[in-house]
Amino acid sequence: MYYQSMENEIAAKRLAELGHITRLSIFRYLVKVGGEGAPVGQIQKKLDVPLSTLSHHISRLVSAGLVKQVRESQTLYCIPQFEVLDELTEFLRSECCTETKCTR
Amino acid sequence: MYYQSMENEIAAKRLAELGHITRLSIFRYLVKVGGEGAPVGQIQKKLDVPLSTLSHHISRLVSAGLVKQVRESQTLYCIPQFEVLDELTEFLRSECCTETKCTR
DNA sequence: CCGTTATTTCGATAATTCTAAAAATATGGT
DNA sequence: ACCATATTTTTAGAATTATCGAAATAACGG
Repeated sequence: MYYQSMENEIAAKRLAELGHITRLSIFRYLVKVGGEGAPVGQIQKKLDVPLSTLSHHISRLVSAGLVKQVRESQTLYCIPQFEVLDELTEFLRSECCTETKCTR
Repeated sequence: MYYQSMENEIAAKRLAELGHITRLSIFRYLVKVGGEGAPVGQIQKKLDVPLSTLSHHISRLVSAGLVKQVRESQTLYCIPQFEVLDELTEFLRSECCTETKCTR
């Protein structure tokens, strides 16, 4: 798989979505749970945020591509997108020191 | 209210500051330039943002600890804090899959 | 002390985001 | 069809953030 630089705008959007305490908590909980993800209701129990508020934040994470949702009958699983996270952290350093000779 | 660790708050703040297109551009430029950083005026020439706006954004990056400023007579150098960036990206994955057995 | 360069602070307006109740939608069981 | 469970959409006021011109501050040289 070849490396493709992420657009600045997309990266900013992803960082901004992670840059909210509730959304960061949601995302980190999903990362903690792992690749199977967790249902909205389970996240709600964990974080104790009103469902409408939670749903709003989850949909922002989804819109940024950081979380994917998969329905299983009544239950909606939220799955963290590890590749997107990796792409994002890579992006932050992607041109590191290209104007100097350091090797950070 | 759910428990919000200090770490979480700090990380959210840092992510939020990076999650703005102008600030992300500033930060990435500094990362690109490397450890010596760049003066405000040089960033201004590069990004073509009004100085008052630029100054505002830089001070937010500074307040998040992502950038340090060092004055050299009239010139203020902005220096990217690589350790803080590393800490931040590490934090996002720090509890990865601890509830399952995967090894991402 | 005056002029120049470098950068920040102030202030006012515009735009976006946050929160959560209430209403709506989706799915499945009886 | 009706009821229960799961989650989203709508809505609206409050709060925060963004922008940038103008005025202010800082550091230096002459």
